[in-house]
Order: sequence, then structure tokens, then C-alpha cells
Amino acid sequence: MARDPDRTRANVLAAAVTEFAANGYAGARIDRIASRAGANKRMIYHHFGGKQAVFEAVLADQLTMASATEDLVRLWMHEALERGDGDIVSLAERRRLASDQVEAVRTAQDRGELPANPDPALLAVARLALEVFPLAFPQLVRVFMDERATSNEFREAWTGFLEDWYRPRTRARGKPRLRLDRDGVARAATHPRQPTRSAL
Amino acid sequence: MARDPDRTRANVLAAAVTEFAANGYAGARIDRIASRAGANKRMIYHHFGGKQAVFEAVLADQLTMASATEDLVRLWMHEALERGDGDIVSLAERRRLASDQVEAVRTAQDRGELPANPDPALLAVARLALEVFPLAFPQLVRVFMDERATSNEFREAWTGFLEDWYRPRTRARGKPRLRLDRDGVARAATHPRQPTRSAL
DNA sequence: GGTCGAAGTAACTATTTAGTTACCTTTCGA
DNA sequence: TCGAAAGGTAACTAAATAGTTACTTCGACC
Repeated sequence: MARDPDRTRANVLAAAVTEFAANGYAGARIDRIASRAGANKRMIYHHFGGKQAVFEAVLADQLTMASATEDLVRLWMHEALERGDGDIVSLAERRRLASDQVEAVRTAQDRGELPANPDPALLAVARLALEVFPLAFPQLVRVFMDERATSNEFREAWTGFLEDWYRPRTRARGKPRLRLDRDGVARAATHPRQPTRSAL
Repeated sequence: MARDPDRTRANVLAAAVTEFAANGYAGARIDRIASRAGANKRMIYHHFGGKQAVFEAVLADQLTMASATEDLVRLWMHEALERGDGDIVSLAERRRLASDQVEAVRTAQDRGELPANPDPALLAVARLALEVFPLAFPQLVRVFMDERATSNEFREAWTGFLEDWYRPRTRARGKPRLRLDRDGVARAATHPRQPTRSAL
């Protein structure tokens, strides 16, 4: 079969994503990555250098993805557990994605689709938190809900709850902007589209 | 030195909490647990049976703790990564703690300290999500904020943001309850105490 | 006070696993 | 076409590590 180093590299990377997402750094096995990639273990060292370097490459490759898949959330968890908040991979690119999201929140606020008061960055973090939590801690959801976090019932209830909760409320402090309830209610009835969320 | 099996067991358990919280299941080392506990490795097998059993004991011991420490959040993460939402340790006890929290949310809603509309269980989950997220994903906070999630600046901004956001708003759909802005503002000024939150 | 089971120790083993060595093969430019 | 560099393979090594074996010491109960 014809040689294709790029493809080998890509295969290894894809296999490594799965392996690290499933098992974390310590639990991941170079041999498993190799066999899943249909490659030789030696090639991993050839193309990447070592286990640590593969992990690094996986993080750099995945953490900037465009939507929060389950694998991505698991990688975030492993990243947090193994590296904390120091030495963040691909920081610049992730910052860019984050600021896009913050910007999206800001415009949604301007359009009255999200509460106007809070700092948009904090609001963006909160949205991410609420989006990610059931994926990250399904067992806690299950403790509360009698429902698996993956069930359609829960997902619908959760998104419904969030849509309600994201609805703009009247200004809570500072000089009150006099927008009456009725106003908010009217807007609420339109089911405002939420800005699409992307990951980082 | 006098023998004290209970103390040995307790020492091992305490050391195991630290070790598993820090390293996860795959990364944890029985030898490290033993030496940190000032015990012999053999004793771990004697008292617990094996690595898996120690992990189990750690989960059962810690997951029901009364407040969300960093170690506890890390254990939750490892629990989620390694066991998903099946086979939940100490489910009954954790359900009890969860329903306490839901109950607390419900009474806070009745007292007008939290939005009255949403399902209290979902609101409790949301509160937990918002509380846990910065501990669980400090790196994501840092991508958004230029601030470490552990910094006082962020913590203050975050709690302030949450207090604002938890404030009851007017009913968003259904027959609107006609409570005017001015009303909400007045209440907001009192800085309602949030029910203390406990972990599970 | 003796004895039996539980608590404890140290050294060992079998296995797993990251990383390497030695070798072969393909590709491609001169 | 020749040769060198990069792609690829299989078998090996050294270290780490969960779990065990064989043994000693303590202490509770009769």
C-alpha cells in the first residue's frame, strides 16, 4: 500500500483523540493508539516524539473545535485535571473563539435577547457552564433528576429551562431602565433565537 | 507503636482521597497511597482488597461531603470520566442530599428569593453547574477572562453576577404576573441571602 | 500464660508499557 | 540509476507497578 505520511499522522491524531478522551493521559496507551490508527507504535514516536507530545497535539487539535462534542468535553476535563489553568494550549486561538462568543452575547444583549445588565464575558461563561455541565457531570444530573442527562426528556427540559432563564429581565440595580414587564413578556413570546455556541 | 487497624484504615483512606483526586484512577499509585498513609502496601490489600475497592471507598466516603471542595470536584470529574452515569456510588445518600437542596431552592422560590417559575430541581442543577464550573474548568474561565478562576477578582465578579442573575424576574410566559420593575429593583437592593449550598 | 487470628513487614513476581534499536522499503531529486 | 532521507516494521529493553508470598508481631480472650 502506498505510503502517505500525512495520512498516517492524521490517523494517529484521530486515534489519539479517541484514546485520550476515553482514558485520559495516564490511562491512554500508545499501543492502542497505534493499532487503532493502523500504524506502528514507532511511527508515533517518529511523527510526534512521545506520549506527552501526542497529548499536546490532541489538545491543540481538538480544543478549538467548533461545537462541544462529548469527546471535547472529556478532553477539557482531562486538560483541567492534568494541567489546571497554567500552560494553556493554543491560548491565542481559544481566546479568539472566546471573544467571538462574548461578542455574540453582547449583540444578543443589544438586541434584547439576553439580559442587558451582566458583563457579557461572565454571561458567556455562564452559558458555557450550563451547556457543558450535563455532559461533564451526568451522574450529578442523575442524582437530582431520576433522568439520565443524555435522555431526551432531560435535554428538552434543560433547554426549555435555559431558554426561560436567559430571557432578558428588567434592570435590577443602577438607574432602572424603565422597560415594563409587558415589554419583556412580549419579546419573550417570540422565542428569541440564541446565538449559536461554539467551543474552545 | 501500638496497633490500630481503624486508624490505619482511616489513614489509607485519607491518603487515597488525595491521591485519586490528584491523579485519577489510572494515575493513582498504590505505593504512593501506602507511603503517604505511613502504612504498608500489603495493608491496603488487607483492609480494602485492591485498587478498585479503594477507589470505590474513596468515592463513597467523599462524594457525600457537605461542601464542594476542590478535591471533591476533582473526584466528581474522575467519577464522571471513569464511570459515566451508570453505577452511581452511594446513590441513596446523594439523592437525599440533592433533595434537600431542591427543597431549599423551593422555599427560596416561595420566599421570592429565586425566580418562581422554573422547576426547582432544574434550578438546583443550574446553581450547582454555575458553582462548580470555575472549579472544574479553570482553564476555560481563563480563556474568557484574563483572570484565573481562583483569583479574588474573578470570584467576586462571579458571585456578584450570580446573585444578580438568581434574582427573581417577572414571569416570562403564561399569564404574566404584573410585578413592575420598580418592585424587582427594590427587592434587588436587599441583597437576598442565598440558601447555603451543599455538595453530593 | 498460651494460642489463634488479625495486623503488619519486606521482598518478590508477573505484567504492562513507554520508549528504542536494528533493520527494511519507498520515494524522489541529481 | 543511484543514493540518501524519510516512512515503516518487528522485536527488544528497562522501568514501573498491581498484586502476592512467606514470614513476624501483636493483642484479645480463655
